[in-house]
Amino acid sequence: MHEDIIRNAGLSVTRQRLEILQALAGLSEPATVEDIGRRVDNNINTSTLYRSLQALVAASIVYQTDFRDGVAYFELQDKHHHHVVCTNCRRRKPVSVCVDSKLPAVEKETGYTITSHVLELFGLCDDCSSL
Amino acid sequence: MHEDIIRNAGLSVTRQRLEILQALAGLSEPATVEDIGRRVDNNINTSTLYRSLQALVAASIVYQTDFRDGVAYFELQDKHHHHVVCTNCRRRKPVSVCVDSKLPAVEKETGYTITSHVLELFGLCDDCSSL
DNA sequence: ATTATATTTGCAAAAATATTGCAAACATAA
DNA sequence: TTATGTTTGCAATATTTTTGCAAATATAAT
Repeated sequence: MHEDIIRNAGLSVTRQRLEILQALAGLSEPATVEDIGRRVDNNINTSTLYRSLQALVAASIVYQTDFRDGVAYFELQDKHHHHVVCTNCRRRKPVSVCVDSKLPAVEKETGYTITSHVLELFGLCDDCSSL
Repeated sequence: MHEDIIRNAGLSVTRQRLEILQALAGLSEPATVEDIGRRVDNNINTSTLYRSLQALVAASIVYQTDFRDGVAYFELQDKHHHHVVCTNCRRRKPVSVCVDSKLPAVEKETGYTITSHVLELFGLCDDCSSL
């Protein structure tokens, strides 16, 4: 349950954090802070959204990604997946690649304990490449 | 030469674009728009920096990445590489992983022509994980 | 339960980052 | 050289994110 997930990360369990996780659980694609604010049951202040998401990302509960459009996107870490993004029409498609299998080697190489990653691919979709 | 690279992408060759590429060529790590503005020989307006970088990224001459800190980072596509970023102290280390070998399969799977990607890993460095 | 302590929230303000319209300057092609 | 299209600088503005602080809430201790 979300409550346990938050608690186990050493964070306080608040209405706001629960609602953020619930909103993300209802989505199958990454959402912006604005999206999340709109989908949450009761209002949550923007500062709180930013601060909570930051804490949840730091705790590896929420996954944060970037589509090169100047806004941060968020998704539940559990459901996270990657995309190809058309640099012309901006349409996205989920892809099955991931880098998880390579992480143990990188941990050895660097001494870091890796908890998350960002991976997105960019190019032209079939429609836009034929223009 | 940078001039040819710009021309071959179908873009006009301007002092500003040349200077941006030259500034990036002198670096071995991704730089922010602000960094680039500071390192350029003659002044370049901020709008121009943003617009030029956008064009150069679209042309796959410049690589754009994201360290989850709310700023875009840029590097020459040729020199681009990935990192592990410590979520505690923010120290970065280059890593040798890449996803290039997986791209042909993704192109087949999605119909997209992939020209670029973002890949960064996050976790705790050895210092911060022992706290 | 109650209280003490620590953490989180909302607010308002502001900082930081990025975008826009438009005329002048510049680059390219004829 | 000239005509055409592209890019730049400027000033204004929009968007995204962060901050300090008091009140509210959550957790831990009694």
